[in-house]
Amino acid sequence: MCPGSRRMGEVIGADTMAAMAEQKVLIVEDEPMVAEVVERYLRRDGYQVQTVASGPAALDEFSRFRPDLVVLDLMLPGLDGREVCRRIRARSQTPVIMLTARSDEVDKLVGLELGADDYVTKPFSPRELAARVKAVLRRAVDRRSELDTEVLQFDRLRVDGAARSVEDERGRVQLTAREFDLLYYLAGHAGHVFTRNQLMDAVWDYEFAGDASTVTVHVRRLRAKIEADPSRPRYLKTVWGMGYKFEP
Amino acid sequence: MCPGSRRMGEVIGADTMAAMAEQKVLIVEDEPMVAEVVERYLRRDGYQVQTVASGPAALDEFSRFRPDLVVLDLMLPGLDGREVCRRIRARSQTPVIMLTARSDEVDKLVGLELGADDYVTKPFSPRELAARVKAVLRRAVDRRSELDTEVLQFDRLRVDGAARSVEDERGRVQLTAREFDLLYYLAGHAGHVFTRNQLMDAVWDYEFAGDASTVTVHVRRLRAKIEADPSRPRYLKTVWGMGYKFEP
DNA sequence: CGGAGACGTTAGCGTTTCGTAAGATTCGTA
DNA sequence: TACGAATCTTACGAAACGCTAACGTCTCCG
Repeated sequence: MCPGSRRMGEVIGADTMAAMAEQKVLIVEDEPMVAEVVERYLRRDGYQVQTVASGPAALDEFSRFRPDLVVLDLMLPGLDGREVCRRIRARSQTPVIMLTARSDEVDKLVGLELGADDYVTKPFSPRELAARVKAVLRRAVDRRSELDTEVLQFDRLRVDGAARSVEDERGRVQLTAREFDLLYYLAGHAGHVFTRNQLMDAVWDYEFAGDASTVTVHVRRLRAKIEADPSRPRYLKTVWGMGYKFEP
Repeated sequence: MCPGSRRMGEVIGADTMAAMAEQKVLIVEDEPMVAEVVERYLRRDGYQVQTVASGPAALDEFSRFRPDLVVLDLMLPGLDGREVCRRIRARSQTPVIMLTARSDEVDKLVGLELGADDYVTKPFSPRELAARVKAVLRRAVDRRSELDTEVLQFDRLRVDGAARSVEDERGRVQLTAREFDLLYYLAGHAGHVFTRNQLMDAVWDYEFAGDASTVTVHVRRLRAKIEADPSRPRYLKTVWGMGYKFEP
């Protein structure tokens, strides 16, 4: 199927991040139905979620909760969403996704002008919103990558999450985006055995519906690049009947 | 992970899928045209498909057919899709994909509230639905297997569920996937006696219909690997006339 | 517009693993 | 001890599994 658009420099899936440190999302939405569904959906994706129903409450909760991302309804009682966005932006870089009623293009533009990272028009599917949240957070993670990523080192193999670079006893190894993501995930959970499907969930896009053999091939390509003898891997071990693991 | 569960003489849809265990999908759709197209597509992808046209029939068939996933039309005669979803969820974790007519967002939201794993709006492309089915099933299967993974230790024997590795006083022991599953199960219920049939139910695929001597052979292979003196086992004890137990 | 690189897919091939059956051995009991 | 039943042991063919080397599509960039 369609492999899903992957931007260069993206780190790893939300599920992945959730395993490392739970990311926090603040929802600002006055319609209880919508708020509740979105909340549940994001929870299921592994985020820690907080919901408020008004502008002032949003600002309070923002200070207290320190979310990694804000989902913000444009139409709010008390304080307009625009204003909330502006104020959030005044004090932090935290990404904001705007919810706008009906595809009113003017609102869209204004929202962006305010510094929103993305916006979703009502009616929207929670699924789409979740995808946006994931994507925006990825980009945000990239931006302050030096804070959130780590450098993994095993023997002579060095995997630098911030620089997205890998080094070998023979020097720098050039990996593609997906190769890096895969290696970073495996190395970040060294010793743990994953099935191909689990790896697809962790490294590939949410909607990806491809075959598990895709993983096989990527592991092979990785081995070709980082293993001295790819047919007798030192790091990327096959676990027969299960999948793969990274041997520390 | 699935031994002899392939039924002879059965026509396998796509040769690609021939290697996979056949998964079951229940379609609940009252429009015959739609139902037929979806059915054909999913069959081609190697799924075993059952179709029903009403809510009550869906619940009956759900109990009988035990699908791995349900594709559920929101608009149904007799019993609303919402209610069907709710009842399915009340008794199992089986993933549900909702089909909603036209992007009626309220329905979407309500569908999610009910615990649907995904939904597709009509008109949809059968290919897309098939992709969603695949993706949802993948995640569902993973969730099941990723659950309880702990490290078990008895004397000098160490069984690590995450790494799927076993260590001995003599060092690392190399087990096959099935050997590990068997050991992990027995050790995880140390002291408890299981018949061969119980072990087959627990460790093998539920459709597996082989004879119990398979277990005997696997226990033997395990003993050969983890016991100092396989003929006088320290851990894997035979309980005459009953089966086996793991001695803590 | 054309070439390169990244990615997913596919098919063929070699290897590992598994289930089975059949004969040997051990156990419980008379 | 002797006998039947349960368990153990062994070997082998088939199936499952992973590896590999293509190929096709898409995107990016000159």
